Amino acid sequence: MTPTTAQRSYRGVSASDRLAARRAALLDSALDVIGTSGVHAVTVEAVAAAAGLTKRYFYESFADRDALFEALIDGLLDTVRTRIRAALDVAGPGVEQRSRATVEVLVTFFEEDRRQARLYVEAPAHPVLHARREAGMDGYAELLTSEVLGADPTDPRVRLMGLLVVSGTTDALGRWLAGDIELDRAEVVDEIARIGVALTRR
Amino acid sequence: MTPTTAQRSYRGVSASDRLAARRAALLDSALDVIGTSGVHAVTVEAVAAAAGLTKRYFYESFADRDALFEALIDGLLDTVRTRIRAALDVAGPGVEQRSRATVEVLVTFFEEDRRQARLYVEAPAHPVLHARREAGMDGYAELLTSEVLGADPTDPRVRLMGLLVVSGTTDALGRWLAGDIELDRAEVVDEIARIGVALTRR
DNA sequence: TAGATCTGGCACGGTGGCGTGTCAAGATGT
DNA sequence: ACATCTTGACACGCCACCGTGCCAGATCTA
Repeated sequence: MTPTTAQRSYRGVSASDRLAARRAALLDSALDVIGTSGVHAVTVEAVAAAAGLTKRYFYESFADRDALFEALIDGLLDTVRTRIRAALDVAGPGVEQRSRATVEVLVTFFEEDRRQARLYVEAPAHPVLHARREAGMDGYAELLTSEVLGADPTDPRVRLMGLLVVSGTTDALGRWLAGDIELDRAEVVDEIARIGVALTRR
Repeated sequence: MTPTTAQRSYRGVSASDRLAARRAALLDSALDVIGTSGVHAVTVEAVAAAAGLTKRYFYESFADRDALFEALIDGLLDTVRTRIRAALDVAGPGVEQRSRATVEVLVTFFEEDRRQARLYVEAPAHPVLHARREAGMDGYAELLTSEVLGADPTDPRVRLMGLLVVSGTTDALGRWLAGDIELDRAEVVDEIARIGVALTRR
């Protein structure tokens, strides 16, 4: 185990730092490719080339294409989850405030990084991405129903509603980002947050 | 144009009937492949083999793989739209009744033919399917908001809501069909219809 | 029965991506 | 300066699928 060969620093950077930098560059370039040409264009060579590297280094950081996809989607889901949690920590107790805070996070995140938005939208295209996305949505649905709407997330009916809203929201947001809906940012946040609130009244 | 060579009947079937039968068999087999192995497994040879034909006949009916996908998704979208329209024609005037009637159609259709459900769920995997699915959702959103909820489908806010509900509903239904939600059929219809109703109250 | 059509099967050549392997040239440090 | 590590580049075999082309045999019509 551990390098059987010696490790040197190169251009003043240690071996592990270089590796980490390459891995980061690959991840970032993969997002660039997705943003520019879509998930289907994510090939080993395309990503490596975009990162200014060669295939050799791709396989240094990832076992295969699926491993890259896993890292990408996990990163996205984790970031969003973390940000939502943080926003809810400082948000007031009212359903409306909490609903709005949650939607704000989503809109901001996807608006800031369209590449990730496209990754999310096109996730169903790839089995690995699809599976992780579904698992992620389960998590968001639970978060939404329990922490925002104040419902019981173990109730199957609540779960169904949560999944419907989460999936619908992200899809609708995707359409908005694509310019298919003529609303400004504030109106979108407002409208989606309102939907969340409306559903808590049975 | 038109066949420069003569056409014969074969095994008692006219040339055009044979061609139509082969085309139908290809479409049906394509759905079988989707139901069994998913959209990604839809290759020219796989579909032709499943239909008991060879590639030769695939290209007789479809210019390429994309043409097959177009025919499949258009068939699905048209069928559902037609059925929803028919159900709304006989449904009462109340929002609740109309909402329920619409959801009934969706649940019945996808329950009856899981192959089509899978086609719909996995549609984002392929550019052609993805584009048609989006266009179809626009249509359903308009249908839903105007004919069921009695709202103005040209209002961008209404459009956003419509898209959110349509997309959320079909996604959630997909999860239910996959066995991920522990509700029986009646409960699912009930819950989704209720969501539609809840959203009409601003 | 002869001649034409129809059918299934198969063999190509082309494309595109995967994952591995090899190599020479540059950088390092001793 | 010299062995060793590091890097980029590229070549290779492999596989899957595409779309086309060709053929021998079955089936029809006259």
